[in-house]
Amino acid sequence: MSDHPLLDSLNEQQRAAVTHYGGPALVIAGAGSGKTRTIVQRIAYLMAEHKVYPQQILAVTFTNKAAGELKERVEGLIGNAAKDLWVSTFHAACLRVLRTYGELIDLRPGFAIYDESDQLDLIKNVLESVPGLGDANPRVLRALIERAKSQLWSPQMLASSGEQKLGGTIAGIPLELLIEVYRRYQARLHRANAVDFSDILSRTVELFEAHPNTLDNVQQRAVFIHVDEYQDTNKVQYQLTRLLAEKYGNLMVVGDPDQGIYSFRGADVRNILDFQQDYEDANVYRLELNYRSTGRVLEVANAVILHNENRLEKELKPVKDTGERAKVYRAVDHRAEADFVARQVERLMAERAYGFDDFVVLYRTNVQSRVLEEAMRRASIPARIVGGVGFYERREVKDALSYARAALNPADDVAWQRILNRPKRGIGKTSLERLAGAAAKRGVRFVDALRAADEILKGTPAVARIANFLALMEELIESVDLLPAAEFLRTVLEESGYRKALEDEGSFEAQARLENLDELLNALSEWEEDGGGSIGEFLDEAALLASVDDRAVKAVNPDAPEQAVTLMTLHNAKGLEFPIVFLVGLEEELMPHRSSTGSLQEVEEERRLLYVGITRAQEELFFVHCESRMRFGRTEYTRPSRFLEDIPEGTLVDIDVFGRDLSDSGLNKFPRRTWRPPSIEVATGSTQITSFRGGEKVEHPRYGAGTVVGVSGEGMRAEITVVFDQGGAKRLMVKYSNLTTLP
DNA sequence: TGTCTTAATTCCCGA
DNA sequence: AATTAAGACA
Repeated sequence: MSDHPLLDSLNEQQRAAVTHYGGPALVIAGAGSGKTRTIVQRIAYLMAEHKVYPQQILAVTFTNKAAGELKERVEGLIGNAAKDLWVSTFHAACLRVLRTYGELIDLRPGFAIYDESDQLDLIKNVLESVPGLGDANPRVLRALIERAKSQLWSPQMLASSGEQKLGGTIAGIPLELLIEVYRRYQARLHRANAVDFSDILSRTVELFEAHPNTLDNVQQRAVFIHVDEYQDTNKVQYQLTRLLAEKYGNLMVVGDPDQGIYSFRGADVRNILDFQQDYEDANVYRLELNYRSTGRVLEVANAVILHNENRLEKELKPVKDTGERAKVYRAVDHRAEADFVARQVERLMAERAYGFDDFVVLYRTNVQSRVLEEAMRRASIPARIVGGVGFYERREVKDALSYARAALNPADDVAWQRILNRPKRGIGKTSLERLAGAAAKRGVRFVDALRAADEILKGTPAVARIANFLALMEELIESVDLLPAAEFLRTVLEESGYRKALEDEGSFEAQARLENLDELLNALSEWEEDGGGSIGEFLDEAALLASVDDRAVKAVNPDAPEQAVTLMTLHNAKGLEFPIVFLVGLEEELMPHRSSTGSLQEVEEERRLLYVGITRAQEELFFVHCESRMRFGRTEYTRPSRFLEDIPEGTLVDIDVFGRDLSDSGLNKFPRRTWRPPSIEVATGSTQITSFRGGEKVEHPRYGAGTVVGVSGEGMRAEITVVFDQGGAKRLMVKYSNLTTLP
């Protein structure tokens, strides 16, 4: 068994993992340790050596892109049989299950998938249609509902012990209101024959639990299961994995606790840390040899992550040569920062044989991308932004696709309301509100209210216009099943007058929208040529497209050259690698982000995010930060990120804009060790002002003594996070906290 | 109802 | 700075 040709090129640890056969296995795979390769070889080995059928193998990846690559690589090893593997994301896999068995849990054919903006529309709808529910911020409500759903908490469960479950922070929203909106939101989703993103997973769990035979069927297709990026799974994904693996127990999870960066959407590193308790007799394999990065890069990576207190000890060991030291550049402002990146790309390409696609610029927030893109354009460097406002979220694209949704699923209230007056047909806000109100009151679908419009809106001019609209929709409903996808959408744009309205407008913006619609039609045609399918299937795929997926990247920027510098967020960089990496915006308030400094856990997640960024680099690494930066149109002065202090002197070189070592030139180096725990000043009485600073000891009348670990906000809205000696961390409004400072 | 102007909000990460 | 919601008025 140990001399199979598939094993030849593997190191000892990889080989151990690859030859793991039955039972549960945990693979702790450091960045760049050949993780994907190990999964690929393992799948091939199962088939070649153990005669496992490809139809019995499931691999769950984080993005469609990763799934595609995995499948391709297995195909490269074992040929066409790989076509029968099931390689998919959690969401795509569950959607497939729901499309097959959904009717068992009351999901009718053609059910819709609601994205974030659909969710918000629905929540606003709920708030408006129920008088006296209050005017809470829909975005906050959505976030809280989302948080609950990612943990599989029903409204009922929140009602019984909500306060503890949400960790005491309900963001100024009464728990009762939250529960009521959540309940009504779920009811409306059900009536709309729709699921939101988290429902795709949680309703699959529901299906499996209520109808064990469906689980059994799926298990036959997943005798050997692999889950990649297991450190970023949430409760629902954990549960799904458990259910799927229950029967055969052949579960291999792969991940790296140091790269857990998705706790904001419910991911819980404990899933991977507790794997050995959950699955007794699990074999553990550790891949620590790093094939990706130079020694210098890894030195920085190891030094940074070492500062996290809550982690398994692990060190990346280089296989490559030492390489170049990482560089730091201090820019005057964000423009200078972007120009610096452009200069370095030019310099490195002139010095060595790099192509544009050897470079990536990583930032914490999407807004940072614009200045970078502009700088690249000025320097005539082709650049491609991955992520940001996705193609399928653009207004005109969503409008067009909403026609398809409405035709496929008459219950889809959000889609119907969206297209009712787009293009403008003289059915305004008032009519819409009266119709929606009537629908809510009668407990019927919005389309039913439309059909009863002559009664609801008696005597108004809207009645005739709605009749016309309904006639149009009848026609579209008939053709949606008859016409090919692209043909149908073209019909929509013509018959609805949507295209004409944009053409008549004639503005620059309308022109851009028309081009986007053409792009959508192109995408549809191309998809049909590739053997796509119905427009319903296209909608499914579009909904689940990750921003790094090739189709999404291409849709956003169809004429981007192949060779381009990549710009993306740190989150999107997970799993990728580039010879040259620029990490920009390394400032306090941005990295770590201002909203993630309230607790040690949050700061450590930010540090992991930086670690993910650093470990993307194969050869060279640049850290960049600014003295000032524009925010909300105002210039703010900044301080270097505290994370720069994690890196030992001597591993970094300060450079100027030309890439020259500042210590050679005798010019000033800037002080890196400038970060101090921030303080906060609060008026606690009419004249009295109290100041709190991170690290200070305080006392609370109820919770007792504790240590300040973070402050945020200012004035009346200032919040303070305190770790109490008894009872853990609490986030308090300073104004009401009655804290006193202890010596 | 629709359109134009002004005010408010956002800018954390994403399937 | 840029987008979106709200308000004034035809």
